[in-house]
Amino acid sequence: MSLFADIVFALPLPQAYTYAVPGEWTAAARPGTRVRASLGPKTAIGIIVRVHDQPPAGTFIKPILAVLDPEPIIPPDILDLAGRLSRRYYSSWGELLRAAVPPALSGASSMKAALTEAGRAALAAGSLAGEEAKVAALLAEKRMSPSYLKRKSVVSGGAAVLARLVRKGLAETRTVEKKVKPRAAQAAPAVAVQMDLDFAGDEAVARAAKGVAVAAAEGRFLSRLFFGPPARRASAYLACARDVLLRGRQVLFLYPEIGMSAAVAGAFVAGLGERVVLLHSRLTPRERLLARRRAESLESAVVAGPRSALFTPLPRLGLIIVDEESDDSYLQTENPVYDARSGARMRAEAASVPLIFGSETPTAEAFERARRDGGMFAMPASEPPVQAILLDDRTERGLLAAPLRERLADILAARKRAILFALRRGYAAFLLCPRCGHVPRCPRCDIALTLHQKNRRLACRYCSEEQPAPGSCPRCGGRIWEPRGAGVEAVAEELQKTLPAARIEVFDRERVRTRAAQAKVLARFAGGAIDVLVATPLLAHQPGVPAASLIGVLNPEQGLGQSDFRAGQRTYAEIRRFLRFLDGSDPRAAAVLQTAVPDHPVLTAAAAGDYAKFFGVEIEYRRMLGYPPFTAMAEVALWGRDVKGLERTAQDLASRLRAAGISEVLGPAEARSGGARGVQLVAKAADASVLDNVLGVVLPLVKGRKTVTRFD
DNA sequence: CAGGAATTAGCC
DNA sequence: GCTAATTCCTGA
Repeated sequence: MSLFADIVFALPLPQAYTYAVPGEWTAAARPGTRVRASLGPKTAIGIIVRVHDQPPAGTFIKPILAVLDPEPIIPPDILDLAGRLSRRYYSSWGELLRAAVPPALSGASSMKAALTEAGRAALAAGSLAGEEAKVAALLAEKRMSPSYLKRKSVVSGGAAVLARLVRKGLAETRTVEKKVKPRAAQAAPAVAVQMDLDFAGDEAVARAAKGVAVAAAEGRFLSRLFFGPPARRASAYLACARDVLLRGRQVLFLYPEIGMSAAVAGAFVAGLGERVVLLHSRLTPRERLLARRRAESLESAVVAGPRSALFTPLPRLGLIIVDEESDDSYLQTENPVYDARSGARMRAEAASVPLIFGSETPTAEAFERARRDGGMFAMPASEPPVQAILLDDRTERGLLAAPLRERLADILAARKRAILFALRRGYAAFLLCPRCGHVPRCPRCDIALTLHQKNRRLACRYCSEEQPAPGSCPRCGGRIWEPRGAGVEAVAEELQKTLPAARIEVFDRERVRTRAAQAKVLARFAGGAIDVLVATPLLAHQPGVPAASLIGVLNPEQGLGQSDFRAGQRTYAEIRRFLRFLDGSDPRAAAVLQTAVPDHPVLTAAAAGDYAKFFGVEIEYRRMLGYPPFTAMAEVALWGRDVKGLERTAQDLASRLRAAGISEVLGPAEARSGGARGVQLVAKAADASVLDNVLGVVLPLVKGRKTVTRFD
């Protein structure tokens, strides 16, 4: 009987390929082992995902060249998890596995170029032209890959020049296969479980923890939402985790990339000490590998990390916790697209372990689900939520409303700290006519043109459109312009004018680039060397931000304007996150939301910290417009240069989707991501399986580069 | 209409 | 991702 293996590669390929397994490899070829196989004109390293005896019809079958590991490097559950995620998010199984096991799949063969004898002679004789001479000189030093050559050489078309040299017989290329180290055998250190922690939790925490502990002990999937402030969640997590650890099982704890949750992770470290393995993003690849091995081998441990920690192999997994469930960083939006929250659910279900989502500002999807299936555990804060004052700035001149300026002056007089949050970087203001409401827009892209204060010009963020800022409103002739939606630089500049003595610092990615610089600014702010920080949301993701006596949020309604059904969600969560920095110990501390839409329900709810009110509004909006969780939804973006052609393709895709039974297809609309242009469709269906079945059939029929993001 | 640059299809 | 095939583009 002949054997076949389905293999995936860390490339954007839509499916696995089937190879023949030669007799000598039949014992070694197991799912989860790496293999070298020929792929097109070269060889690549892939991972076996299935071994079977059904010869595929029609295609020519190549054999596996070698099995590289004596033992699988990826356990079956992780292999399967990546497979299921790749199917749900239409991303490559192999690319997901590379995200899961970074070093394993990166080594393949590489091409190296070098000069031939003739090439050396020609170079020495000086008979080569400008570009060719430059490239040849580089190659004379050592062999290098074409991409390295391209980076190193100042020549624009480095690859083309190399190709020319090869054709003339002056250079040659050869493929060098990278060596792959087989995985070293690991000894599992036997550590006695010795845990005597005291968690004098309160009633709500104890009740929440108990249900989880029972399910964990019975080996049963269960989904819970711990709805409450960080400190309460942390003690509930600890109570659950302790129980699981005492049974000699492992806990997977996911937290957002950076920031607030560090405090919760810190509580774990403080409470559980060396049983906590932190897989944070600053580890070097080798450190990460070692941390993973340690996590895998510890009999009982908490493994804490961001999104990618979802894939940590844990043979004795007993509980999964996803903290700050509403954080965007759980959704990886570039290839391979996947959502670690869905992934956590898949993994918990497959492993039959409880799953806890935790947040003070949960997504409407999670809240609705928990409400429906009784998984909700509310842990109200012991203190009432921070209340923010809503300031209407429609009649204000300038960027800062007068009452906010006055408060800032008071704060400075009292020698206290203040933080102002603005959503944009740099200057980035747009112009608004206060008389008729006209906003100058890009004639091509229809987005508000950005005002550049320095030269008083208007420019488009997307295209090259640029024009002088008009002196009067082209629509109504009004003479006065109001700059609106200003970036942090503009805010800081204006503030400095009104409060000349204030020590103001801008905190955004442009001004404060490195982590060290960020920490330095925060230390100065904490030490009293800075009075006011004018910051983008970047600040809210930093560890070690000191509390301030005044928190001002400038025009958060800009976030509501995004064409994204989760804009309200994100805005609510973001505002509440900003308000966490308010110094509760200062009786005169105040928070202010300055906005042009002071009656907007998302803003009034956020100002009051009233999640129930926010949820009521949000879920109704989702219901009315047919967004998740009431429908399953997918965004399909097609990318390319020829927008007209893409539009035709999108129309074709839309009609195919409709023909296949998708009732609601929106678009095509323009899509942009950085410099790339494209068109985008939104498909919605009442039933997730209908949507997935149709997409599975229709998407492969559409050619070209595309990204699919799936929501439900 | 050559010849090269740019884009795209296929990889089992 | 890389390569080969293809289309696109430039310049006579």
